[in-house]
Amino acid sequence: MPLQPHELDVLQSAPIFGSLPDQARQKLISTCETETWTPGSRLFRQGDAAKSFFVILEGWIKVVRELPAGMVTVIDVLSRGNAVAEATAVAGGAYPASAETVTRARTLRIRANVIRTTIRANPNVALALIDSVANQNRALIEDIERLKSCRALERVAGFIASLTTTGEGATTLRLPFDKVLIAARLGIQPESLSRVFVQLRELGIHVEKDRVAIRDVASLRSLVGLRAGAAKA
Amino acid sequence: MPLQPHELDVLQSAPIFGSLPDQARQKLISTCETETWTPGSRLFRQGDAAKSFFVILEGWIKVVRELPAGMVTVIDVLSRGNAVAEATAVAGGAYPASAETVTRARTLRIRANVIRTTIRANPNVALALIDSVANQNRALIEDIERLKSCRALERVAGFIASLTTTGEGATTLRLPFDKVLIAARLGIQPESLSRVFVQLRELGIHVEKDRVAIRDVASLRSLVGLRAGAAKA
DNA sequence: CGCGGCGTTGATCTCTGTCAATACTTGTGG
DNA sequence: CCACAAGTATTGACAGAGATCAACGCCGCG
Repeated sequence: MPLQPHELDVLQSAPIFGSLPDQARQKLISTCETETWTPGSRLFRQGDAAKSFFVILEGWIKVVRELPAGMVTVIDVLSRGNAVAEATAVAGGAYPASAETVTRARTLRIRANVIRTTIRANPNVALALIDSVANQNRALIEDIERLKSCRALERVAGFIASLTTTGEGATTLRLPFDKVLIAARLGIQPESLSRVFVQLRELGIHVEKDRVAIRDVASLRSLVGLRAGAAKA
Repeated sequence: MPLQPHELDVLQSAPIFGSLPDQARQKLISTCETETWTPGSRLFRQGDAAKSFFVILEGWIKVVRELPAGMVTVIDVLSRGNAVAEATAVAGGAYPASAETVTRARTLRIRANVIRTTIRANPNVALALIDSVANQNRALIEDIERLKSCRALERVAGFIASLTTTGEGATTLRLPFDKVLIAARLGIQPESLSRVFVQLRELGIHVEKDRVAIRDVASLRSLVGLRAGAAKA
């Protein structure tokens, strides 16, 4: 299936192409193929030679890291507009993690040698890419911060808060994927997630199936990062 | 103090300049200043506009993330040859974390507009930079994996294992910085680190002051990532 | 219809954080 | 040069968060 018109819109507003002039973006895209994936497909496997990276056109894709022993850790769950493994593909080593579709998904595949050639011809592409990677880096740092200094309830609160752009007052939203995956994404067990949802009920956040009703977004945000002992510099 | 000869060697083997021809590297370096820092100095503060990045010539520098409430999380501790905040500086947003010297330190400061100009003139600089950031990304991903799926003992074992290049057999090494900082780096409390060291004693790893004696490196490495319940894909 | 995965709840256990006490080290100032 | 203060390190006792184990209802799907 070729690139759909609305998918072009997705690419236009994709962070990785954000600072790129229309012409350069279109030229690059025109050399790429789209792919359609069924749920549970592997885009690539940790350790494989990174010859491509992907931009998600549609669907949800999880990035997972696998230990030799077989344990799997969810690093991130991405969707429409996000790039996957862009830095690694350009750098050219092995993928540091695997990527697997959670839902049906569509992606644009960008080959490493194509992007490298493009960079050499137009350094602005490199700047766009670095911008994208810097953002990814920030996201990873924030995850580490939350893992190190927030407890389960705070991490869940932060996750829910990140799902809405509403500034204050009441709002409702839907959980973007199932609770097993949410739990893995947040680094807790599904049972613990259930219990946290119960605790959140008393704080004005009601979760029913995949529906979340929030009494006051501002108070939700204030939950994040409030701990008893604040370490010193 | 100008750039010292042995510091030039450091830069030559710095990952961020790794894939760069000598001439390009020297040209870039010649436009930069070095700085000398006393212990506890701030290179930059989280939220500041990122106008420079740094390459460490000497000493240890910690990257910390600060929550509004005042809590501080150690993201990473870097030393000679490492670059700090390179992606952010090029992208041009706000620093996502602060950087602070742990020891006396020397750095090369590379200004954002200089590196951007250099990239436009020589796209290979961009590729070197992306390579560096991809590695940093991998390191962050591995940290997240360890935080999510390893317990304190395994994280400490992994940390010690990362300090040696020895393949197998016995070896000794020194802890690179104090135990409070090691604990923070690993996301545990100093008290817990002490107890883990005691447990490790029975596994052939003896820690005395900053000296670590390892009976068998291979068995140390095998400690990392072995957990009871291995999750399925 | 029955199976398998999801989700919840309960009981228990274990790890690690917290609090407290103490020894050791280091650096500063009298 | 010694005394004292502050930071580092270790150990013990305890508490609490979350993992683990188990059981069960629910739903979608072959």
